[in-house]
Amino acid sequence: MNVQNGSSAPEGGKARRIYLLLKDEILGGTHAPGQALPGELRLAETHSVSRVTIRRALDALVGDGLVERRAGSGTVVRRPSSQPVQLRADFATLMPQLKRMADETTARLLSFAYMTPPVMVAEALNLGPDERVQRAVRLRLANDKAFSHLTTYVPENIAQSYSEADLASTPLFRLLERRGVVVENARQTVSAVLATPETAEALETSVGAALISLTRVVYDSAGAGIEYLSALYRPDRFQLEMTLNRVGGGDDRHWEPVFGEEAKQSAT
Amino acid sequence: MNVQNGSSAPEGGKARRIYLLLKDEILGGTHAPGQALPGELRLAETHSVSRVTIRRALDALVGDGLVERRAGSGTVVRRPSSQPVQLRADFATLMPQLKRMADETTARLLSFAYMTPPVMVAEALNLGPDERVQRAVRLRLANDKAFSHLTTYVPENIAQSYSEADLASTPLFRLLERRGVVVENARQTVSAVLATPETAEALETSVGAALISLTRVVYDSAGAGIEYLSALYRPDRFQLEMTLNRVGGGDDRHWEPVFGEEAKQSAT
DNA sequence: CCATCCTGTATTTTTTAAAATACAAATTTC
DNA sequence: GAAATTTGTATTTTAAAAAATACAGGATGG
Repeated sequence: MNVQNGSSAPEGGKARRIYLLLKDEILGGTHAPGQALPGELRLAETHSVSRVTIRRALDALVGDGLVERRAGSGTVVRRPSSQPVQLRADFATLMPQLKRMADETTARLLSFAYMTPPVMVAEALNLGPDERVQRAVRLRLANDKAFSHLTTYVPENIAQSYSEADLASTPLFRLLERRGVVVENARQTVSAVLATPETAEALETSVGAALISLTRVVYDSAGAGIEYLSALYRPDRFQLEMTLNRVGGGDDRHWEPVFGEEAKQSAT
Repeated sequence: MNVQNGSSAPEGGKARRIYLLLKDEILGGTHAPGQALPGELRLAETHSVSRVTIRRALDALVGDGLVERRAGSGTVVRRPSSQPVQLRADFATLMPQLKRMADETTARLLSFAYMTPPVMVAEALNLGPDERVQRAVRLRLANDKAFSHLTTYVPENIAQSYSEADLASTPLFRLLERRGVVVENARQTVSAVLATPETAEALETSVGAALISLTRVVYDSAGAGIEYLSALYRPDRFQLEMTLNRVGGGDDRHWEPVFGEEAKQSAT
């Protein structure tokens, strides 16, 4: 049973693995639209499986509308039918952009509770053994399509200085700064993770798909942790970009990130 | 037989999927060292499989030395035995860092050839239909452990202005600038992809594992493409970081990336 | 037009994975 | 120390996936 994504990829096996792989490559641009995929026999050899298995994987891709098969000719990557709805965010200006983005996208609260934090979070925020946190899980959508899964942890004592309603209307940092908290600096880490059953469901993707992971820890002027954010992004719907300029002269010529307005022309 | 990583995860099935998932979560910090994993029964329910299947996945993790099982007690994440050899690169200063990194790490050339470029590359570099490129695939190691898989494309006419030996000793951009090419700016995109059979083998990881993907296109002052770089990183051995500071006052208070020396104190 | 290379389709067999079950043994909790 | 929970082990059954194979039919290139 277990119909998940419209696609009929086999539940667990090699076919599924290959399906995910090919899908990943197609969405990632390894196989450009209009371009023919390697032949089934070729793929079978590359992945060390039988043609039947490759076939099952390709069937699933056809089901997703990602490829078109022409008997005798080959299997070609379909041009994205409608929306190359790629949201882009400039990495160097990530935070302000996210604020701007909040206006153009929708958020859905998936869960909200106070709890004892995961070890990871407690360490990052320098919390005592008994301190509790507020955890909120949000889903962010653009055009009714989920592209980001956000989990935020805020120490209980800080979280209580605002209400859920406040949060809906005003960015967290403004709220905090009004209450006298001095937001000082933040550390971000970008990585890659696999979609779990929960995150896959929320983001309408498959378990085992690759997701962009961004972790951010925000500190106040005293070095105490204020917020721990774990964000997951679907790479086909969201991308982190940045522009660098080569500046200086002679031996001092080097790269420098561009931020602010100049970076916003994200034309291809 | 296909022995891949020391681990004995089943080739294709659900057990493997769960193995990859748990591994990903452990390395990603979801389950901190010393912490107990959910019980086998609990995991079985979460992933909608039988305990036997969960067991197979856990067996593989034990084989990797990632977890320890204690009968009656539970399965706990092992403290990384030796090296938390996490290479870190500050994103805002990525390019200079990469240069610096080149000194502290080893590179191995996997392949080197002239060819007609993939569609993706041709488009990004604005190449004519008949223009060829030099493609080089490199593996970068730190402490004899591969952490990055690099594929670079350089238009043939540019590539011919230097030799392979030049490349080994001098950064590409220095070489080019000496030859009069004016390197102007670059655009970077960060994403996440799955490890294919080839990349998995090179990076000594499993097919289907999540990798950080960084794509960079470098342009000269005329807007012509100079280099197309596709880099894949093992998230457990390499991380992209950046620090942001909250600056300004009043309504103008906003975030700004930190770069240069200040960002280098990557103390936890 | 013929050779070749591709996908489409079908069937059978084999292998592998997963599930269901039952019970033992270690550990923790109360 | 009894109960509950957890991992360890083993066996059997069931189901699913993969492989092997064969051939038809469309497309392409000489």
